[in-house]
Amino acid sequence: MSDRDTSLLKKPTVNDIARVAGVSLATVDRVLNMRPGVRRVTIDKVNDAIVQLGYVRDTAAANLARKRFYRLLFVLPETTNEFVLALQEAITEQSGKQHDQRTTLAAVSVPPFDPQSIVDVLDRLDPQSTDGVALFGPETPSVRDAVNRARSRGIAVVALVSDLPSSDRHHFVGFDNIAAGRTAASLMGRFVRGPGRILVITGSRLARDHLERRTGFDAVMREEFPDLEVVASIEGRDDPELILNMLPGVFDAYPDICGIYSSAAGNPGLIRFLEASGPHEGLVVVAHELTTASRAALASGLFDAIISQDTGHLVRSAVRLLKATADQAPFDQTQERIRIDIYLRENMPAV
Amino acid sequence: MSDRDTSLLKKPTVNDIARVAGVSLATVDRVLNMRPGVRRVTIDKVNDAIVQLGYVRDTAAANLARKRFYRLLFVLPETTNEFVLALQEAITEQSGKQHDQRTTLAAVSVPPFDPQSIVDVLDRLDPQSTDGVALFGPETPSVRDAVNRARSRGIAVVALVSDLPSSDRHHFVGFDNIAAGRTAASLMGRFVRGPGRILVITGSRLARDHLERRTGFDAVMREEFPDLEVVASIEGRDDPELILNMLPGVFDAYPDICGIYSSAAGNPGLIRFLEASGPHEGLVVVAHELTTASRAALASGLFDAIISQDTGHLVRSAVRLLKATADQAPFDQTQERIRIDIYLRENMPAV
DNA sequence: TTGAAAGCGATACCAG
DNA sequence: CTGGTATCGCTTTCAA
Repeated sequence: MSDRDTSLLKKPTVNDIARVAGVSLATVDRVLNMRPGVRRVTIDKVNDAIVQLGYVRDTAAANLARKRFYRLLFVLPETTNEFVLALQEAITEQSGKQHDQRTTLAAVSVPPFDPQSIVDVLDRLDPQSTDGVALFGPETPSVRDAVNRARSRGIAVVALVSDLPSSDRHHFVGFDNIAAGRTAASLMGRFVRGPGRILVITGSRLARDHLERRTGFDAVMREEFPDLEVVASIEGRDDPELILNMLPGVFDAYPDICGIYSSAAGNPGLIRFLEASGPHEGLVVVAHELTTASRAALASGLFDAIISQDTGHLVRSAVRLLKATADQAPFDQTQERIRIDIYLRENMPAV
Repeated sequence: MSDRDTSLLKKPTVNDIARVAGVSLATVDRVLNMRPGVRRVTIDKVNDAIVQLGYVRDTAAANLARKRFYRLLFVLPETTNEFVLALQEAITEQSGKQHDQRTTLAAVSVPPFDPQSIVDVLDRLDPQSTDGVALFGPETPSVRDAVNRARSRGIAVVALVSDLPSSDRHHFVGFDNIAAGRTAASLMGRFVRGPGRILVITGSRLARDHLERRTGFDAVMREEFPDLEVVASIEGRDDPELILNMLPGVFDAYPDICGIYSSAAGNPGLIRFLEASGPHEGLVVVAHELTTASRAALASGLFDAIISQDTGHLVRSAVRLLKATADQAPFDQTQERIRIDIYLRENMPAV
């Protein structure tokens, strides 16, 4: 039996710093929070004491004294697709649970694929009333600029689901969509029996996440499963009706389709088509996001696998990241990494 | 653009309760913490005020005043297998990060498959110095009793990785091992081409988690892939050397093995065997737990899939659960559900 | 430029 | 049984 050391139990406080540095509490606080009006020498004295004692601030006590409330905003596309709805639900759910952690969550919806309205929202944001924003939207130069403006006003911003790599010092809450596409291809290639064509249903050409999934998918299909031909994809715009209407034509043109990769939203359209067009022996379907509809399809065997990102995790992670950024505090890298979840019927979580 | 309401920003405090109920702070505290020495009528007055105001206690402030420190202990089997090592690392890592959350983590190792030493550890635990215990160990009547004794002394206990369903009011931090076995079988059945036999490597007959995986695996193989015969499993006791020594005999006896399900630890032994015995065209290997060794095997193509539970998540979840239990506070069900992670080469997380 | 003192929300000790 | 009050670690006026 081996005990592991748990290091020093008593943590140094601001009082200890004040004593060691020979200054008052107020001065320690000024240095700690980088407030002006302290002489260089005094600053140094305090900082020395801080490192010497190995001080780390008690955020809880600080927030108590400060009566701090984190006011966070989620900006989502105004669509009714399953994934965004699930995200909204997760936000609502967390909203309740976060309230006693001095955190309030709000959400606004903006017209999809409309950079200007995102810019408008961001530019209207007041640092007095908003501490951080999680943004799920397209990557355009104007959005990037608005993000940077918001940041320079002191508002923390993270990209949600779809990355905004062009903005500086950014955090991204979501998974690697190229890898997600590669994962889908790997499952597709291994599940499919015999020859045939693979159909890809994408969302929009404007959505970076959709493009990346497609890129990853195509790469693996080409490299590892050259016998399977990927036919030109259809652009479903996340719209079930549109998808439902397009599919019959595609199946007429390519009767030998043996696999479908539904890489965006709009799965209910695909499901209705599959149900209506009778049993498809040997057809492998890989889709994205675990929702009520896709879960049922997986359970019934209509879908074979689902690539998913946990919406609860996305929201909690965005919240933690925004709070940490607002406080300029560090965060747990590994905890914030969003996994590329693979669900088969067998490991699908209950509810 | 639609704003969502974020409910009342100002939370009621103990002072509000005292004012509304017409009593002192001290009395409010007595009622809140169910301390004795308060008249029935007074209790009711206070409770009325509490519900009327919709009061929820500020845990941070309470912990500050109380100078509370959560002292948590992890009890792990004293083995050197990869998974337990990864768990230990995760504990050490969290230990550092939890320190500023008024939480210290310690770990003890006990001889594996030895219920008595677990009982000894549990019985020696002093509620004065330990608030909660996360226990990874075999399920036996004596362990269950010791767990219940610890609980009645006021120590919170959760089962880790392997469930202890026979104890009362228990929490389990880990995934459904039957479902994990089913998931492995589903992947195996779909990945394998052509006929042949499937070999299962188990750990110990005493470990509930191992048994459950085996049960789930066999069920799905029988139901859905009756063409594939599962040959009698070998019991590797999580020991790489033992596994390495047993495998040649098994392959001699069954030259047509086309799939291996490594359901416990000891993967390095399997890996060495596979590397030494030359390329195995078409052999599908599904193993458990993402570790340095298994990750490399997945990357090189030696393994085809890995079923895993996130050790970081396990530890964080155990910590949150133990703290909540110690405080008799509620917790976020969905956040504490441990997923059955499936990793292919394509979605394996970096590092 | 610096310090003293009053709180933040909750707990706990000591009187009465 | 009940109330007053110091305290926890930190922030924030208000003076000096």
